[in-house]
Amino acid sequence: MNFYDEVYELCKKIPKGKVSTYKEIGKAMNSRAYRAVGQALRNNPYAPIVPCHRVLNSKGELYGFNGKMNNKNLKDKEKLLLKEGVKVKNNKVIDFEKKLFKF
DNA sequence: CGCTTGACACCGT
DNA sequence: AACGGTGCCAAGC
Repeated sequence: MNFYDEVYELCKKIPKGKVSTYKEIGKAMNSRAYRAVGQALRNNPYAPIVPCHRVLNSKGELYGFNGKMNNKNLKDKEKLLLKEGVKVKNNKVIDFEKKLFKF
């Protein structure tokens, strides 16, 4: 189990309708490598399996999903979030702290 | 082996 | 409140 896989496993554990943060994931694996977590998700070889769109920055914002990267799928991911019950407004999650999933 | 690069976070202006 | 510098850790080159 390398670092990346660890990240993916944790992401998969995030229940539907909940979100998490890079920091939490880092803490969950006894590390402060929240940056490396970002790299793992950015690669994301398990595209549909790993719900990388449920991982946000500490402010509860979609960082690099909808504005910076121009993947069309990412647009759908926001829709997917809404469908799961996570309200997204201007790339920010409403009631983020309430929906935050801790490991 | 060492320098650079990030889907970040924290703290000081 | 917004912005910028610094620290963090793993990967790539």
